[in-house]
Amino acid sequence: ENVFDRSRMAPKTPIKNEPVDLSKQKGCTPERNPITPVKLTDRHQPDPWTPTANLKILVSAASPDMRDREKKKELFRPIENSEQSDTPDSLQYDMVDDSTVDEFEKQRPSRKQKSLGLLCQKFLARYPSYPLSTEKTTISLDEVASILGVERRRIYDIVNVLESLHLVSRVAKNQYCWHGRHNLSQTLKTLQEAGELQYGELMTFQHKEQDLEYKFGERKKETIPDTQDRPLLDFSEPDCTSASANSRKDKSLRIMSQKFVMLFLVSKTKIVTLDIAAKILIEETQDTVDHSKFKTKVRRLYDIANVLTSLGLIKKVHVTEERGRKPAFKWIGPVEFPGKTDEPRGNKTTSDPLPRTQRGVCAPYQICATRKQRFTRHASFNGAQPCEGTRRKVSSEPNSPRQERQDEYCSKMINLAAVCRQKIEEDTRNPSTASTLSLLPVPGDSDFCVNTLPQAVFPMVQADMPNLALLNGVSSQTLHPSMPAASKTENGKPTLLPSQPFLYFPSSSLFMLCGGLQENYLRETLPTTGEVENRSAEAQAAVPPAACQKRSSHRCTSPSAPVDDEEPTAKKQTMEQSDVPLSLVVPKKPFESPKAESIPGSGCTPAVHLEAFHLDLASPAAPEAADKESTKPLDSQEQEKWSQNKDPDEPSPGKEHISKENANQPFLPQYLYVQPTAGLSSFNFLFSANQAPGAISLAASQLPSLSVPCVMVPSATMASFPVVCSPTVTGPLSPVPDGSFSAATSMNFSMSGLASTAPVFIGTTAVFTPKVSPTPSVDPQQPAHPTLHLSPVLARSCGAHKLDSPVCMGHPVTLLKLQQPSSAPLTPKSIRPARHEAFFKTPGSLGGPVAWKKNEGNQTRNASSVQRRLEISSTSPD
DNA sequence: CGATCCCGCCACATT
DNA sequence: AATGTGGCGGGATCG
Repeated sequence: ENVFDRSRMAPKTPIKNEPVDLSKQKGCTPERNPITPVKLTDRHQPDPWTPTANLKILVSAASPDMRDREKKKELFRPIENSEQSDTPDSLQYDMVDDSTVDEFEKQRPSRKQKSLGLLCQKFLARYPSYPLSTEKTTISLDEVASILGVERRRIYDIVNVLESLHLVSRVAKNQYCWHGRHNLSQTLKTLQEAGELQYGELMTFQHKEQDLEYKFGERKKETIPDTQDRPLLDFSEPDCTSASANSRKDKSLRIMSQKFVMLFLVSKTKIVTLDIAAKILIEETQDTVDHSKFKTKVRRLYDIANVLTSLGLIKKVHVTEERGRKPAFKWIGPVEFPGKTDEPRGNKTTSDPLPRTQRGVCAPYQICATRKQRFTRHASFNGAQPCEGTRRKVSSEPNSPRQERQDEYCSKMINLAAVCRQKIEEDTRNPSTASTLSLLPVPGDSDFCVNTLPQAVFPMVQADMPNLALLNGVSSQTLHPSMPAASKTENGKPTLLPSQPFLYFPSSSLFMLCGGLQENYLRETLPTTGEVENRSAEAQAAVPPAACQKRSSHRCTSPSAPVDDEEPTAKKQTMEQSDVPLSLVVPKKPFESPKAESIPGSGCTPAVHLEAFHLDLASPAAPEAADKESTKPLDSQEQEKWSQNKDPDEPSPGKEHISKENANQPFLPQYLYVQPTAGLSSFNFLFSANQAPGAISLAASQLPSLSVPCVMVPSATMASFPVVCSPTVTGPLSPVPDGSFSAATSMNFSMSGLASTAPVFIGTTAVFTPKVSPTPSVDPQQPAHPTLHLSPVLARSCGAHKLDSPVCMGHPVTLLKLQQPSSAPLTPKSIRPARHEAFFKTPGSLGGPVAWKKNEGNQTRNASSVQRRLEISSTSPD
């Protein structure tokens, strides 16, 4: 009876669940019902915001139950398949049915059923991941709360996290605007950049982390009103409007969420344990480190993690450490972000390339800017395309310049170098591998844990992977930035590559890094790596499994250590940081190897796959596979954008994906490592021997000498690019702290050949892979944008385009359209020469900036190999 | 028993 | 003052 009363009393809350709740609630405090819920509900009614609201009211009037059902139905339906399956949501189903509703009650939803993660999935199910730009979806908190049958408080938890990632923005009082994932990659990119800045150092040493953190933390805590801090951290603030700035604690949840994400992005392993994250966050905050505080922080992190898990960005894993196993989360979202800003760049004008640093720096700001813009939008937002618009705006804005510059920069680099950019991805394994390997076992557990739940909702996430294809940076980029690293391709690729211009890095290992961005990427990549690796592995397997192994064994092993070197600078740092500090373990998945068919073509194929996947993804169903591969359509656009901007950075690649994560071979020994830093000019590559030795003949030969583990792979690619490994180069690297490794491993290549020869990697890839072209089709995957967004697709296809244009690199990413634009023209020739040199040096020189810093700590990692991808593009013409 | 994390009190912010 | 937000942590569940 009581229950009923309540329900009546507080119909509001109960909404959907009432029945359920009742049963549950019985025990619960009756009191509260009235408390919270009431208002909302009440309010609700009174204010018909939307038609829906009215309906609700009516319904409720008619019968609360009905109302609930309906709501549920709506929500759930989408969800049903994916999510609910887990738990018996009889509710949902039942609900749908209606009468049955009561039944579900019975089940008693156990705690799990009421979990924030599940709730979040339901929430997300209600909105399209990639809403058409035109449509704007406003979210009424009250409404949603009632529909989902939860208290509003819970909705805040979800929304705050989503807001931190810009998936939603607050428009007004109970109103949020749904943006979907269109901007996700950009947001992540920004966070990555910001994270590097903030935590990069830390990363270096985790120990140090604290220090760094403080900095940040202080800001927050301090309540620094100022913009700066926040910007980075909080984008979301809606309006921050003014004064508000100070507001309450600054919404720690949002900030925490962003920071938490940053940690993943910065982590080379992509795995972050809760305790570490909590410590870091606390530090920032700097509060006392009380145990209680720690505890609270962890709780909050769980809240955040649940939401991120639902988004498919992370998954739970367990890291085994010395002490034992610890709960941790692994980033399974896109590692790289092509990000491009959207479109605009088609032309490139480049201004100049900015140094990475700037970029990095800028990034945060940009974010801010972005944010602002968004806000603006929000306000108006109902307009269409918030996202894109925003970005664009951004680009237009002051900030944007950076990107452009970057792009340009990239392109230049590309040109110069010829190419390359790359991303790095993985390495993780390597690096970690070495050390980690042992760990791996543990990881296994974690891996297992994976969740995919979210994925269903968002396929995108998974997409990360990458791929293989990557190879070319471009291609990859084009493909998806999202993907982590496409690069993984691994060995096989080379073969394929031959024709291609790019370089292919065999296993994911290789990457080129270009510019500062890359750094980030690297990191990102690295983390990703794990997955990537798998993929790579797969790929490898597919292609030349044997080879792969061999590599691994050969070079890998040994190389691995050396490899690290490569990374040394940037990566290592990263790695170390991540690893150490984070104590990440990298788990990896088994390799499965499936093979990756794609592998061979690695680049190409992968690409294709990707496309396919994407497509799949697009489809709701998109199953796992999709996930894996996943690429996310969405991203594509973004990616493109990014790519433009970043090209360098992004490599994205391609990834390919492959499905399998498994495959991980662990390491691919070879890599090319390029330091990003250098930016255009310099590149570092690591190659693993295995790979392509042949391909790269040059390289190979050189390499050998080097003894570096690395190898360049792609024959074809290589061919196109002459890569040279110059020990010397190494030297430059060495400067870096990590240098040691690098020295060993890393090599510098001059791309001269590349540049010249290669027309852009991208292009090549594209070329080869017609698939790419299909890519467009891929777009389909992306549900939302298909129409508009074709471009993204294009972007992928871009690769091909890129080919055309020498420059490609930067742009490739962008869209087809854009691609060539600017970059090519600009730099290429003139620069190259210089660049080459620079290029080689770069690593050292360049890298210096950020990445290097990080290095400090690195040493540790040596072992691991790093892999990175490079994206290389060559510009052909010159 | 530790890991998770739901629940909702309650403070601060905003209206 | 009412209501919106969201920090926070007790304590229930899960594994």
